[in-house]
Amino acid sequence: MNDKENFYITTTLPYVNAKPHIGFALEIIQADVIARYNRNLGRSVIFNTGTDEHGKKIYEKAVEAGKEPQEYADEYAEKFDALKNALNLTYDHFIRTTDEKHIRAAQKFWNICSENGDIYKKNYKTKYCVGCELEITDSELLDGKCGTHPNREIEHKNEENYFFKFSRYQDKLIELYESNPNFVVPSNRLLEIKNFVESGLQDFSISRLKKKMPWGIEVPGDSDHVMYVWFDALINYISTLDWQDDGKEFNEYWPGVQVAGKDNLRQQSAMWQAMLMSAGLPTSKQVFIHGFITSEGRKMSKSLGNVVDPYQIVENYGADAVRYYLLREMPSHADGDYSEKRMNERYSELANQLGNLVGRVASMSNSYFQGNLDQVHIDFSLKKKQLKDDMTNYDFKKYVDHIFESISDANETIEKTKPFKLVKEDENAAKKVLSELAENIRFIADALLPIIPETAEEILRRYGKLILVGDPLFPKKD
RNA sequence: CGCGGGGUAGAGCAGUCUGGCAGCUCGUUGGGCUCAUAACCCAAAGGUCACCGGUUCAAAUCCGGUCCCCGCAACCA
Repeated sequence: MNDKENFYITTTLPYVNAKPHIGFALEIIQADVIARYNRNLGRSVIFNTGTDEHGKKIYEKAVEAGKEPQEYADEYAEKFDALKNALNLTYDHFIRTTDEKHIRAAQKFWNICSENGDIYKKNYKTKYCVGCELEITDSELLDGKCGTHPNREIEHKNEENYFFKFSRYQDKLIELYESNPNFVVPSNRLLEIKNFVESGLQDFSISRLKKKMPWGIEVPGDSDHVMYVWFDALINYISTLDWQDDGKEFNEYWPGVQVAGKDNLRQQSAMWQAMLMSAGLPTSKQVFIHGFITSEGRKMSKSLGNVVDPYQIVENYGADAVRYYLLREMPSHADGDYSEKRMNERYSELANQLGNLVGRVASMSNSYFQGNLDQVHIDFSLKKKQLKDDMTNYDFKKYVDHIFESISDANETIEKTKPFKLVKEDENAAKKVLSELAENIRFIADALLPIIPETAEEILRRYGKLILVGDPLFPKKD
């Protein structure tokens, strides 16, 4: 990887049928860390997120609320975009699937796939439960009956749909995975998707009858159909770069890295890749898959009342502490848990180890040397290499662990050298110790810039040429 | 026998590929220190490595089986 190359990263687009979820907060924070890290390396970065706004669920929610779907989607898009301030995010693209340019991109994409012979019309059997008055899917069936209405028979209906020739891309997808062992991170997810593709692919439906569900992008040349929301939504990754207009950003930044949850593995690393192949476009550079968050040890659900609201915890602890928690407490490649108790403990950890270190060194430097220390050079190349590896593996937890090793070392050094005593015996020696500590703190703050940007910047501000004393970085909570 | 992941100290995890004293962070307990946000440093306690069996001088690790949890199981965003 060239340090000066352009870098593109995107989250999945959250579906706007509910408020922002802590799980999406995790995803977008991880993407933000990657974006910030790459920017700090000197790369030019595009960081994309946005909202997925079409489909049946949105349509139904809007009707329920007595609103136009667009009006409903507008309100939710705003709620999601507000995460930017709350979590201190640095995305510079926010694509909405109802944006005019995205709609044009989806239709252009459809046309190309169609011209390449990958889209065809087929009769599709739906299962319909009279009790629910809804179509139901195979996974909702229990012993061939609807779970909520087991005494009703399932009706079968025929409907004409457009299909995408997913099956045609089986070999090419396997080739993609085999020639690119880091295509999906972590590696067990690559194995999972490879097994899935090897087990045989079936073409998937990519349209819906407009008279049943009008809230979608019209299929080019067939006004009876709208695109199925998945097909439309995935295209955001390139419509946001103005692919449809042969845009400069697309030409200079695609392909990029995609961050997604484990439930999205299939869509991102197989379906979307096949779609790109069909359209004759380069496949994604890499897909990073994160885990799910449980709350107090249990799956989050409204009925348990344990749903974690990201805005609420940011209000209590601040963006940096929440970022820190999600990045260090969660295993980066697997599921993790959120609990109020752990959040408190992690906050204390920040205050006691990092906050206190910054405070005590600044205080001594000012009392003994009026904040004037010597310039010292320390070789951090080993540590930097370690951190780079962690980031390359998207192992945020290990990355933070490694930084905190340095914080621990610094606190230990103070204990061993006792500059507060040393200054009475040998002023120069004390100055040297403090100068080295200050340089270590600068390194630590620098490494923390992607993780807890606000705090890291404040530390760097205080540890300039003159060391400044300031208020506690993480004030004690009651 | 659908696919994949997981079960290791009170909590969160590493270690398993390649067998060799069971480790890290947090919490708890005891001691030390006073520069600092009752912070920091040192030490200790705490584990049948889910369970059963096998291979081996030696198993958390390899092999066979069982139980439990999670995601996916295709048109569900």
